[in-house]
Amino acid sequence: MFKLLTKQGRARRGVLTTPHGTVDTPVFMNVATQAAVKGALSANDLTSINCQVALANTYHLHVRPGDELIRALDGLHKFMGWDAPLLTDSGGFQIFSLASRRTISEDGVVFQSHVDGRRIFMSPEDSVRIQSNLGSDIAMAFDECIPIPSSREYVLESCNRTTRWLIRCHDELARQQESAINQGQMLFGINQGAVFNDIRIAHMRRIAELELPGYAIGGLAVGETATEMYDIVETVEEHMPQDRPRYLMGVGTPLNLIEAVARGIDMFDCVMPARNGRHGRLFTKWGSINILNEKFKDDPRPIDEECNCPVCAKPFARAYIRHLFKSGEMLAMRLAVLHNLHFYNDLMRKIRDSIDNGSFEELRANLSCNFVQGQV
RNA sequence: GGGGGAUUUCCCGAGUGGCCAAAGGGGGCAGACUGUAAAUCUGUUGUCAGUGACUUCGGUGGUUCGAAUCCACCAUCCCCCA
Repeated sequence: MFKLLTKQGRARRGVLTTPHGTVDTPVFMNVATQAAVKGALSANDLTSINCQVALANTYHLHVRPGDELIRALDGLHKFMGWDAPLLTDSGGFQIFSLASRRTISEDGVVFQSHVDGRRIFMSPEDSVRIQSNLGSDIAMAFDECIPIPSSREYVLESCNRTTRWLIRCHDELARQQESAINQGQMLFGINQGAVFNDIRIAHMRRIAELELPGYAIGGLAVGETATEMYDIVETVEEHMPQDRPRYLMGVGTPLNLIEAVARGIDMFDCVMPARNGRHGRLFTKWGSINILNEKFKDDPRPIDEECNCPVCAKPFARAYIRHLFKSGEMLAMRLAVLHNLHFYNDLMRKIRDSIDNGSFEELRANLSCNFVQGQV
């Protein structure tokens, strides 16, 4: 259930209620694909950096260790020690990211497992059944994340199939519900249409008819420019139900988040803070830095002097963190990811506060300026 | 004391007359990363002018049109025999 609290322009402030607690939106969801955040972060760490929602992946957990096993161990929440809201992505993104090892048909998708090469068939029903076994609070529809650019013909055909798949997901969830370990599990639909506005709109209108508890915009940040992405968000947003949360999948940079909130988006997820962190790029209020750069070798300052994350509050010096990276210490990645995820969660907190007190546009202007010009 | 083997650009290590400023790896420097097959990938790494020149392969001197590559001596290290 979603409750819209206030709006400033198109930016929305809301509360989403799930079986494992409420979520203040706009929110950034922290990606834990294989039931762990890469960079050696546990559920305890997520709590320490004020993460509200964790996100795990259907395809990956189905391949290993298997959703039946996780269900037998009382579900994913218990398995990974996360007692708060949990969203599972459907495997639809793997149709995109593992494009070279899958075949799509009306029935579903055959993946050649990236682990051992075995054949794995996943239908919309399979994806929902797996997500039901995992027991997440929000299950995502099994869609096809379409690459950009793609031909209009292909996008049309794919979107129509994604719509049929959505109905199959919806029906399957109803079948699973009575025996489910999470009876309150919600299904979110996903809008596709690549860069074709009319297809995006028609698709959004069609899936809105199902009156699902939430809707996502998918298939973005896959090759188009930021301007194109914002245009598509604006176009689709007009046709999304006002009283349901809107989730922009896989996005994005700090600037992307602010700009998407300004266009009415409530939920985000992105691997960027974790992956970039592991690779030494750290986010600060003034822009990002590459901690591997030689200029930081004797820098005694914390990553971000205004940050109060566990890493900056200690404080660990930039010189120390650079040393850890250079030495190949696992702690380097752990500290970097901890900081970056805190940065993202904290950015969203600031955004929420600003909408609450009517200063969102001010914050947007200030932060945008910093992120564009910033170099620490 | 005698015999054998080694010495290459920051490191390791290819290269045994021209196609060698010299493979490959490491390290260094920089860049990328957007519902995670990513602790990954890319570029660069003698100097200076930049379609060229110069210095470099333990040292010195030779042979040759031409040497990291062949010869002599010297230095250092390793192994074997005394």
